[in-house]
Amino acid sequence: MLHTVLSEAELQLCEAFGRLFEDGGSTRIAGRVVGWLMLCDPPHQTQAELVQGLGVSKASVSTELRQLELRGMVERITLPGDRRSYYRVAIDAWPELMARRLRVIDRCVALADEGLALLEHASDERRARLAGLRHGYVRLQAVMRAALEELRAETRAGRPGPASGKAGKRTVKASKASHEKRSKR
Amino acid sequence: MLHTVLSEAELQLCEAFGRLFEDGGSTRIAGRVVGWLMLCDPPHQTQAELVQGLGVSKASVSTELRQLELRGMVERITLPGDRRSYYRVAIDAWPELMARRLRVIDRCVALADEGLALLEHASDERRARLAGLRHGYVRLQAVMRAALEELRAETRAGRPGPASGKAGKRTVKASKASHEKRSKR
DNA sequence: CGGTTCGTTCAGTCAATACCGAACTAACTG
DNA sequence: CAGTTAGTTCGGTATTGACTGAACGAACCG
Repeated sequence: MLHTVLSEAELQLCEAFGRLFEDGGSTRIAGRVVGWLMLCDPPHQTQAELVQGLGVSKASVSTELRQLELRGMVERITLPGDRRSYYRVAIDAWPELMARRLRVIDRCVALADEGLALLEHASDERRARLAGLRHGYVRLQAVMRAALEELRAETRAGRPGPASGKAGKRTVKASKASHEKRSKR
Repeated sequence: MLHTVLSEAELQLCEAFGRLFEDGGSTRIAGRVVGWLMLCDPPHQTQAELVQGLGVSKASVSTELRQLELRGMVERITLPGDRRSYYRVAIDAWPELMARRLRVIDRCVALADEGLALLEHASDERRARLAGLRHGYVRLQAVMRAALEELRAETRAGRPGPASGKAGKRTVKASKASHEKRSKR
């Protein structure tokens, strides 16, 4: 056995991830990669394994992985004595993910504010429309900030790690399995 | 004065709405329409006014308005003795909007559940990844449900309306201004 | 009944971009 | 050094879908 193989059903789940990501404004392949990294065993995979397993091009995997790492959803790890990089779903992705969502909401609030500034001397009725919009977004902003704090606290608690905040790289157990030669092709 | 005209700055705000909607997976024109309806005076506008004001095609305005009405962001009203329909930003859009966001989150939770079902007999480590994903989404789901309830309560409170829940159509004050003949083209 | 206005629908155009193959760089191995 | 492997980048292709013009339908007006 040379590399992770997912069952038909698991691959279908990857596709579901793909569609979800697509709908969310990302790319299908990014979603498939995340899906794969959610299910695979071991949890860390090489680019080549993703290429093989998902049947997509090297180029796409490379690009999307970088994108995902940028967004904090995937992290790159290395193993001693291995030239390749391995990728796995980020352990502490949630706070970052939530923060990103929040930033969009912030933008909405800012937009409403800008509008209210423009209508400074306009009728109450006109201002009321924007004020209502703003109100809803502020509400959303508030609850999401709360959720973000909860998640941050949880992550800190669940991950005693070194004193330094970012909970440095954790040890990767040997897992020689994914460490083999592939002479074929 | 034949119809609403927005200032340069206000039009720029419409564009900002357009970009926001675009980024959010909707269309630029939908955003521009919402922006216009947020700022215009009177708050209700005909399709023709939107076409004129935004400089986009009749076809697009028709399509996007229907889309926006579908999503509950815009409502169509009619005036006595006027053949045209008027559109305005929906008064009670927020609960619906929030509910829609929630549905996306639900889908994510469902996806994680599906994965967990597939990995029923897999190692704890493999299940943990999906469980973590699920956990975050459930958290988000919870706070958003709370926010939704708050908003629902507010809307009910702020809008005494008829006993029937949905707070029926409210009176539209005469506003003859937007009611004139336009002989010109 | 023509003629005008309001609105929808559809087919076509155009721009954006997801994806890929191939060329390339860089690091390692013998 | 030549040869293999890992990964990035770039140019091209093909798909998608936003937007439009024009044709159409439907309701009103004389």
